[in-house]
Amino acid sequence: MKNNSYHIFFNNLANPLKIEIIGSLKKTSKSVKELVKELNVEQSKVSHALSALKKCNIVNVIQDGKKRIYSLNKNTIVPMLKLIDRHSKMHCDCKCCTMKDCKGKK
Amino acid sequence: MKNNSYHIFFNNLANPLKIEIIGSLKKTSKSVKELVKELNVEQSKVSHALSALKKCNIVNVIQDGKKRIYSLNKNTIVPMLKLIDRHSKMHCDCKCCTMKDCKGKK
DNA sequence: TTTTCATATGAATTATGATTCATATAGCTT
DNA sequence: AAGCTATATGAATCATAATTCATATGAAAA
Repeated sequence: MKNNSYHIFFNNLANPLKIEIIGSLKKTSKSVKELVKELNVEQSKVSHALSALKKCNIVNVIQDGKKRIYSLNKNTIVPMLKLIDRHSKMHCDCKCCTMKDCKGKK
Repeated sequence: MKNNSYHIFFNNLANPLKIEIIGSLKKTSKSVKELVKELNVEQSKVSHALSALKKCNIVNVIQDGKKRIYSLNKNTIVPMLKLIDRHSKMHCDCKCCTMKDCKGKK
């Protein structure tokens, strides 16, 4: 990845579905179908999302018969999400989110 | 920031201009006008970008007469960009970018 | 060797974020 | 006060990413 293409990587994290997929794969590797069932989303949506995540090596994939098992490359993502959690604990109550249950001053 | 609003934070990093601003402020705090001159972009573009960055506490601002001096909140961002640099060194040559000079297999 | 199951892919549409441009605000200077 | 400077803001447009849907591929089962 070149200097000014950070945004291509981060674009993967700037998306709720992809974040959900990452969250799910953090626990255990899964097939596409398992993700589809767990997250209750359209299969092609999941496939498209996984494809983008794979382009940036955020996930890896191995084939198992007709299934493809996706796993999270935790090296980068896990510490990155930890950074954000810390950031939000310090700073956010919560100007940077749009959640309904947010008590922060907008 | 709540669990599933990571993407609002990351959206700030999924954008070349905002990344440029962050890069510039990493060195030294600057007024809007200084950023405008240095990055050679439209003033309102910079203001809009700064406003989004501020919502997530990625930057801080203080007023100095009619100027507003923006500074980078380095705690989260700097280690985060380091993570990516490491990630890209390990994994990217470079499937996750669209740069013309990229020698990676697409 | 056809059918079924798991997944991927592409094109069309839709949604979302970025840009632009005109204007507003608010501090300074005179 | 009037005018200038620095910055912000909002609405309209434009660009990009996400979604949908129909279909393709390819492995296994029958």
